[in-house]
Amino acid sequence: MKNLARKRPTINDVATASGVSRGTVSRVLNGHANVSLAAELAVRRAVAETGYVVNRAARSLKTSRTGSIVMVLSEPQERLFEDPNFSVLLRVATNQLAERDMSLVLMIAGDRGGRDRVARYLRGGHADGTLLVSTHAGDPLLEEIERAGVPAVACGAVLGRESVIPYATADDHGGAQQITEYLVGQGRRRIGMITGPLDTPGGLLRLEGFTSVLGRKATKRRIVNSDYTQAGGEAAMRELLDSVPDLDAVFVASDLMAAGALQALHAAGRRVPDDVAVGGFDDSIIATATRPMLTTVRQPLAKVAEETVRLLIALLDERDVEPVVLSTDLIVRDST
Amino acid sequence: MKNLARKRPTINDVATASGVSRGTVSRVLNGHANVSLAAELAVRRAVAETGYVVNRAARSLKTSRTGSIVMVLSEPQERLFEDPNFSVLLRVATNQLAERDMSLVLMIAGDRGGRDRVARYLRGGHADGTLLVSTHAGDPLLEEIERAGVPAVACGAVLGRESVIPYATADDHGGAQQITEYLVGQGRRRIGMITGPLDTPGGLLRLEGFTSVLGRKATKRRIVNSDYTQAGGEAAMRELLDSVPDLDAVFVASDLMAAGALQALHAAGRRVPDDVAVGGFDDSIIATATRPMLTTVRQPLAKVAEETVRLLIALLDERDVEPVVLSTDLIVRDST
DNA sequence: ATGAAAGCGCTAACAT
DNA sequence: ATGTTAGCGCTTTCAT
Repeated sequence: MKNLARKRPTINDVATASGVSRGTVSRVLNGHANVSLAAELAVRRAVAETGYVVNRAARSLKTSRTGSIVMVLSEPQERLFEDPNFSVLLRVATNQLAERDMSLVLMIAGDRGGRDRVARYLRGGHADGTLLVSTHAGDPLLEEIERAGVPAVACGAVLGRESVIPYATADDHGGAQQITEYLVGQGRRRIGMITGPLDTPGGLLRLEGFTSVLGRKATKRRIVNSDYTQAGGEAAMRELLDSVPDLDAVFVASDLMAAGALQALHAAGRRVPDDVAVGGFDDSIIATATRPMLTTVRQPLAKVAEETVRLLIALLDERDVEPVVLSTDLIVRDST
Repeated sequence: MKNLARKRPTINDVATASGVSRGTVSRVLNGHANVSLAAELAVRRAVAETGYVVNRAARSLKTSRTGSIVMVLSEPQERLFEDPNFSVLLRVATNQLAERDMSLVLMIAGDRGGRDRVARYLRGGHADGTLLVSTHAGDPLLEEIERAGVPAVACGAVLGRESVIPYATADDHGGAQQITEYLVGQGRRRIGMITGPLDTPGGLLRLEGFTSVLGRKATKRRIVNSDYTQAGGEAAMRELLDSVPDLDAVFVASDLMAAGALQALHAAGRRVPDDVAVGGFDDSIIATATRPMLTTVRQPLAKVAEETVRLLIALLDERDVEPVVLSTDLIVRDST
């Protein structure tokens, strides 16, 4: 009874065990037509008995399909990972792909080295598709991906490439309008905004949504750009209070930054929402950890991730795809 | 000039271009000895010129090594993904592996189906190693992994398997002692605790650290088990206030639960830290989003992840490994 | 130090 | 409907 760790069964073992040829086993495994019921049954039984699992390397060598897709993060690392939303993408994408028996490889292309690795990986044909997360318009990675000829979709639009790279996204513009209108409706008159980086869709589109509601009342002085971090939000809030002391509301483009803004307001002795109303964006886990809890815009992130994967799979199947924009919900809590 | 998307160069192309045989190219690529300088140079140049990238599937077919490792999440999905700490693991592990030109595949084994998929994946030989995250002692997955014969390490100890599965972890016990001693040193006398699930190391060991400091003063009434969620922390805090109304401090086993506890205390009209001091654990992104900001125990998570990967690589190289326990830091903020 | 050649496990084209 | 076979790109043994 030695040699317990016996060799992995191959398709040949299954063929022998089921009394048919390798070819037929393969046909059964891949769901091809033209297989008799008897053969199919025999094969299925043999697979179960032998504990056969397909060798993907061999399959891939033959078909040049890998069964895995890469999620590429092109964010300067920390920022994205600080973002609690990111986990949702990861979870949903993993599960969606798993259902199709595909696997998710994670790669970080934050710097030159990372980008090169991704490029080499793709050019090596190690993945069937690419799922871009928070990729910027000018990112050199985009060219590499194009050159590699691997289908790509983006979770959130890639600014400037909307017509080239299919994407699914929450309606940033609409969501920003929603909460801005709400603030106006509450009687707020001097409303400021803290934006994300303007080379990201969330940075740009939320700002545009904001200004589309306020028109000329959205003045430059009332708008401060920041960077999606809590510290950035805090600094931006201080700046805003400085330049617009009579501010009575602020729309902050992410919950994390809004948490920073709350700290700054508290430090400045402003009461929220009495003196200043604060609106966030994301409805992330942060939103209920602050005091007061944040009124915010909920992104249907799980759905966004789901749709992104759906797009990618459609692309792999060579079906036509259209961008998907999903609407957001206003979640009213205590900060407004 | 048609056919732009020309075929990927293979090792044969490199051989032709450099005027040596396939075998020699392979030897150069894999850093074997017995290669003349001239040959090496010629091959390197040909690789650069042709843009050759190794076909992993072919290599894997031959060597039965895959160059990828799986990170298996065996948490009932949401809980872990809610945890901002998790992102750190992912980032560090991805980068560490990338340096060795290995890639990280993410799999979720939260339910039966997920476990089966992981098992099949491993039995199929699709990964060289396994990186376990938040795996419980009784998890049937453990057997599957053992059966698959794939090396495994854990990020955080697997309770009950400490001697079988190598791990790297923060010093949960010591960290809990640190903050408990601190609370005592601040003159707090009636200290309660909200724990994580007791089948997790963080749940159990932090509780043990707590009781090791308080001795018999750590009574059952003052200890409430919870589940690492914010809502859970809030409920636990209410319970605690109910049964121990004169509580003057509470150690909460995670920042996220502590955020919930703060809400409950606020709702109950207790001032923090004046009436009740609150200590957290993790120093996650939540810790500075709350008001007051949390005094907490910082886990060197990046380091933990790094060490976990190091252990796994050592294991793959068939070197001996020892568990790694990394010490924590007390971060004093405003909640105590 | 290098070349030649076998073969890893699979799929798909071809033959029947 | 099924069997036979070539070959995907690589590593490695065996010769030399």
